[in-house]
Amino acid sequence: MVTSVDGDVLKVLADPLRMQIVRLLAREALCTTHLVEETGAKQTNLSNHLRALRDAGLVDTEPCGRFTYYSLRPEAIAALAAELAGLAATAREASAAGRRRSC
Amino acid sequence: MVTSVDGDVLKVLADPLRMQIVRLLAREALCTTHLVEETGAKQTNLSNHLRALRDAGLVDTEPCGRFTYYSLRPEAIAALAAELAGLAATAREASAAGRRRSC
DNA sequence: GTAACGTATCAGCCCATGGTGACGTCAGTC
DNA sequence: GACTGACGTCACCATGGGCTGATACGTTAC
Repeated sequence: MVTSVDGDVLKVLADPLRMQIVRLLAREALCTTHLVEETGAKQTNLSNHLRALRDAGLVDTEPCGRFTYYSLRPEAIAALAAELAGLAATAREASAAGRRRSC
Repeated sequence: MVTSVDGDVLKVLADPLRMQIVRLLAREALCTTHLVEETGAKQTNLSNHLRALRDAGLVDTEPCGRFTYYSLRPEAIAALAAELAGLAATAREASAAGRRRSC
C-alpha cells in the first residue's frame, strides 16, 4: 500500500497528556520542569510520556547542563498529516464516484 | 486555542483494526460482511469497532435491505489532517526561530 | 566532598479497552 | 408462519498501558 499511516505515531498522539505536550512543544522548546508546571502532571509520568514521544520519533532531545530540552519534530507531524490528507482525498473521490461493493 | 486536535478521533484511529477499516472504506463503501472477509475479524468485533467509528463521526451508515453500508466521511479525516498540518507549521516556525523557554 | 536539583528507570497497581460467545432483532425467503 | 442470514447488544475475561512511589544517575552549587 502506498500510504500506510503509521499506527505507532497515532497511538502515541491518542493520549490526551501526550497531545498536550505536543501542543506545548509546537510553540517552543521546553524542558521537563516547564512541562511539569504547564501540565500539572508528575515528573515521573511526564518522563514516561516523553520517552514514548521520543521512541515514536515525534520529539528531539537536547541536553543542556542538567536540563534537557524537548522540541517537536515538525516532519513527523507533517508526514502524518499528509498521509491522512491522502486518505481523505481517496475517500472523497470514492464518495463522489459512488463507489461501493455489491453484496 | 484555535486548533484543538480532536483527541477522540485520534484515539479511534489509533487502533490498528479500525485504521484498517478506515483504509478499506476510503476506497469504497462496504457492508459488514465484506469487512469480515477483508479483515478476518469476527463480526461482533467489527460491529463494536464500527460503532466506535460511527460515534466519532468518522463513518456514515446507510441501511440497504438487511445489509448496512459503511462509508468514510472524508471531512472528518481532512479536518484532522488540517489540524495536524497546522501544528506542524507552528512547530516548524518555532524551530526556525529557535524559540525556547529559559530554565 | 556534600547537598540540592533535574531527569530517567523500575516495579507495582489499577483502570480502560479490545476480543469473544451468547443472545436478540430485523429483513428477506420459502 | 417458520427459517435463515445480516447486524447489533450485552456480559465477561484478559491484556495493555497510564499513573505512582521509590530509587538511581548525572550535573551544578556550596
